[in-house]
Amino acid sequence: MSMRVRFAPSPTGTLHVGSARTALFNWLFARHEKGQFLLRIEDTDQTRSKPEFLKEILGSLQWLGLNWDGEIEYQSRRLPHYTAVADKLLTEGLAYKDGQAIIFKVTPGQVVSFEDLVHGQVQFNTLEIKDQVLVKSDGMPTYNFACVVDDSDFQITHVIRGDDHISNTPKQLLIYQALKRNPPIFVHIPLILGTDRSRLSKRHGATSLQEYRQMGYLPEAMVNFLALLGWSPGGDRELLTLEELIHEFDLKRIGKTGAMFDLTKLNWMNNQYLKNASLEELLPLVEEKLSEKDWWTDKLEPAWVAEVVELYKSRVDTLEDFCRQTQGLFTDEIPFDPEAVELRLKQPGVAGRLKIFAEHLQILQAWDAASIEAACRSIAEQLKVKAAELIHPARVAVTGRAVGPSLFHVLAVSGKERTISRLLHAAETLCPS
RNA sequence: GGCGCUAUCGUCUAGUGGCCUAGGACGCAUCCCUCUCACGGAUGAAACACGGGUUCGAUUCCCGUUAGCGCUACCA
Repeated sequence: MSMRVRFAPSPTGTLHVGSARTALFNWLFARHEKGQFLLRIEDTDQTRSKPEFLKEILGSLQWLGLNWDGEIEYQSRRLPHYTAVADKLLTEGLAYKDGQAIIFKVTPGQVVSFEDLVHGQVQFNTLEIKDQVLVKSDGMPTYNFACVVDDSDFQITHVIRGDDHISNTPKQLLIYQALKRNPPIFVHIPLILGTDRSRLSKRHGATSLQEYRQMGYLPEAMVNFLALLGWSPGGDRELLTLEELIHEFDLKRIGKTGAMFDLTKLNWMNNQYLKNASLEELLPLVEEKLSEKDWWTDKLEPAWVAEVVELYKSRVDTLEDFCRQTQGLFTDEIPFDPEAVELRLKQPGVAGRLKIFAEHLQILQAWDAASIEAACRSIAEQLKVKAAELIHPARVAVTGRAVGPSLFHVLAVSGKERTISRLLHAAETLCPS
């Protein structure tokens, strides 16, 4: 039998990293099993559902590369199905009316159990479960009811969802029973936690995929990171491509414990992907980022931008971080770090050295890293100072920061005119007289 | 409160009774590379919540305690 799973977001907010991980697990399972991954929109909350959220959710899924099979189903378009099923339950005496609402009767003292693929046997007593609203007074089905009808109608074989749904499961099982339909296999995956170990939410920081995308995380890194939250391929593997994830994915290897969302590790992973990404992939993303900031002009040579990217990609976590570090290259503003200025520029003798450095660079014929380095080292020798005494102040003068790539390469991409004027400007305005 | 789920380094995890003096990764520390930072390389500190069982032997199985989280809506 072919496996069928679904991802069923409700368009009442943007795509949360927890939901994205649920979608990813469903998708990986479907692709691994060569089954189907369906998309269902649970838009029965008329006041909270918004088209812009739907658009954002679909966009985020596509960004991650989680393509779905077939047409998207909308619960709001299946209203007659739900009411028909509820009416049937009504005539069979398994449900009753309360005003316009239809309520499902729960017989107390019954034990409901199911075999969860990650938790094993789970049991509930119906004593703990109240009668369940199936259809609300406004004619809309409730979550638990619509979910059962749809999963059953669309022959979903595995329901893979967050642990927070575990106590919904007996309620749904009771409905399956009343409907005389076979329930799917349930797979409850552990929640993604914030730094205080409670369920990840807005107060922990960015929670929507959209935000991570905007910060300049790569979708491959995000997928890899999310896949390893609550699942592991076994062994020591950490960096896996989408193909490898599909190949390795196995529901049996899903863990039982909640996983903290560790931004530090995500940053490391994104750096790894950034570092290994091809220019073909990176350049369009960088260009997009620069445009957003109005740092992009037609005068920028793609080859030059590529040089800058090469120079910085191993030392940035995100594209946003890339912009922070390269602001001095793309704009005329130098983001001076006060500590760097204090440490490297506000020191005796620095002004004179920077001026001499600038003068020598002025008469330099070629403008490449090797020539600049040769000039720098020969000046240092004449001045009888270490090259570092020239390098460090110059880096702060030109980039505003004490840290960054090789100075000679930075100066090479900065351009001759700009380098010299910045060196002189720093010597005159920032150094002690 | 009731019900449910969970419990290995700070974090993500490997581990399914002896291979564990518990492995990897992030982070941290030190060192190498070096003009700084990052990358890369090397080394180090760092965990089986607690108490009972079961067993020749428990991180691994069972029970309890504790703690954390989740659910307890005519939200999904």
